Amino acid sequence: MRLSTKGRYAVMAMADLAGNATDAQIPGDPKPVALADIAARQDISLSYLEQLFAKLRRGGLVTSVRGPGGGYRLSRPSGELRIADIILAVDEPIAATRCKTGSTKGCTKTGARCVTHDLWEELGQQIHVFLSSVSLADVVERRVLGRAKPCNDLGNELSAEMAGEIAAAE
Amino acid sequence: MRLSTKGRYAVMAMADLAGNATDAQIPGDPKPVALADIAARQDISLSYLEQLFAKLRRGGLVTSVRGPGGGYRLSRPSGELRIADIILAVDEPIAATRCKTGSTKGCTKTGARCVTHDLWEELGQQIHVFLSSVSLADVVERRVLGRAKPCNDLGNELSAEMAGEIAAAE
DNA sequence: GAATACTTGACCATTCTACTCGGGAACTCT
DNA sequence: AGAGTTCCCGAGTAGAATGGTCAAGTATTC
Repeated sequence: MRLSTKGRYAVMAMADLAGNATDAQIPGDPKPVALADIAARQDISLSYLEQLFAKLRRGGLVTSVRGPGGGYRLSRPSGELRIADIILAVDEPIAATRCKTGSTKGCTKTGARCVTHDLWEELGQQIHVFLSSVSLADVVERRVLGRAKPCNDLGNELSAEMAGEIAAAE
Repeated sequence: MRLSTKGRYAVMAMADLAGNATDAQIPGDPKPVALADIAARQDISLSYLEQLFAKLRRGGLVTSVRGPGGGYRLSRPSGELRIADIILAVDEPIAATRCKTGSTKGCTKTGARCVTHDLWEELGQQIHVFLSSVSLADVVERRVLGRAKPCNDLGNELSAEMAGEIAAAE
């Protein structure tokens, strides 16, 4: 999973859309949100937003309405839209520097799987699981803080001293 | 926390160093590993490795020995070196596109904290906690797989159906 | 003192980001 | 009908970051 500012902008815009929709639950919601409004509120260039929303629309996350009074609407209620989906829609999955994505293709020149392969694979999983556990509604309602937990049910060598360091870091 | 290929290369090199050291536990270990060897094994350019190890040395993760037979040595046993430390040493913490890093400085033009601020903060924490729970020894001994767990002890709206989707994804 | 190996700094090609621009197509009003 | 509003799409682009190379050192050992 790629993590760039493009993805961040997309989530910002989607959060804005979710927060400023009159009521996304009703299918015949009469008021889509115009990109120009989002651009003004979030201070993102309109043309750039258009690019992002083109991808979001292709990804089935939003629907569009053209003409005066038109704009964008969430395809589903915000509680059902996961952050991971938004980021995957706009950030095409990068080939993670050797280690061909996904499969167990060789990453060293000898064709073997490199030592760190599992680590990046696992980190990607970790990020994906986290971002899949957060919905757009969670972000809008600011119910995100405090979710990061060590959660090592299998043997971790995190001593008490080290855990303290982590808490103090940054 | 930044996640670039630079960090990946650094972890690869450190794993190589840990795996090819005669015995890093003994203080007076007579055989440091030369960068040229690591470069050959990992297929990374020597000059690039030099840059990485300069930062790793400044970060106190490795010690260097000059002259013939010289090279680099882990500063501590590999079980005590966390992956997070390696990445932090080589990848200077980026300013996360508005949202000034760390503090609660305003990220919108009005100076308020943006809606998505908490999300990125929390994601950063999640990544940091994960990478801090993995030691260099874990990577070398390939004891990494299966650590990514949903771990949502507080209310998550992940339905059974969605959890299935996640498992199937990618 | 010669060989080895780390140290430093300048430099460079390529890629990515975050846009802009220009035109077009659908739609709704008057 | 036509004018204005909005989405749609493709090409282009300045600037920064990535991932390196190259050259000239300095320290250490044999």
